[in-house]
Amino acid sequence: MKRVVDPDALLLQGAADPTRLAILRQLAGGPSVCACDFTACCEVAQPTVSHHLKVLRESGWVSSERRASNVHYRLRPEAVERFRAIAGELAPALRAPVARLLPVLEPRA
Amino acid sequence: MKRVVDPDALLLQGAADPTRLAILRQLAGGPSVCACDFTACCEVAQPTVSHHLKVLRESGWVSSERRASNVHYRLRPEAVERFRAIAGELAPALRAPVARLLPVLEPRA
DNA sequence: TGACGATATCGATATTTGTCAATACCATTT
DNA sequence: AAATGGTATTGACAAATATCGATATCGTCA
Repeated sequence: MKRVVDPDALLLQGAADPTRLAILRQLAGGPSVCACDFTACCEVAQPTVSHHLKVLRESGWVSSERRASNVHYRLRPEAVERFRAIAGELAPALRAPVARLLPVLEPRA
Repeated sequence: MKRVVDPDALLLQGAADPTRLAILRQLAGGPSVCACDFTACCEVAQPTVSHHLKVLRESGWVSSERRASNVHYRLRPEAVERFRAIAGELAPALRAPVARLLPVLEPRA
């Protein structure tokens, strides 16, 4: 694959895998999740989970923190916010009704 | 890579490439774009653009239509909407303030 | 300090992916 | 019908990716 330089594409690539998406969803369920709980949710071996967590870390999706002998992961709000921003950029057609409701925002468009 | 079965992961995978993301953004700029205009925006050869358009078609992002001798592509609103829904699922913490501002939208949430 | 549970890294492998040249296909025009 | 311009497909190849077993690292506890 082509070396991803666009940071937005890197972010999307981080979420573009069924295992990683499942991890992200589990992370969205609470403030933080122990790494040991991901092995249960996904049908992959422990090294594979660890690998995906690394990918998520390097693409900016999660941050990790040691707590006792376990490592807890949490979603980075900036990543989620950026993700939503991308979604917003791709939805001009869906934004149109809003523009009709708030014409003052685009006086000469 | 593991065969993607999760349709959401497939959708994200469709957007997780710098060239395809650029194509999607260009599509968001207007109602439809001629395939011949993508070759200019991205630094890739014509067959590569065609390949990416096929990936976007198969992942549900775009629909195509022949108009005269050209093929015009347009964003599928369902895809954009699904994308935003995924973003919403991943942002429970960011949804909270909105819920506070518009309590009438979620009376019993 | 040694054993143990949890997590990360290494090494190897099969599969997927992005890319392009060559070529085929399709609609229009001459 | 032949030529032309735009688009898709084929075939091939290098690079990236997902996966796992084995092993290393790290914190904790006896």
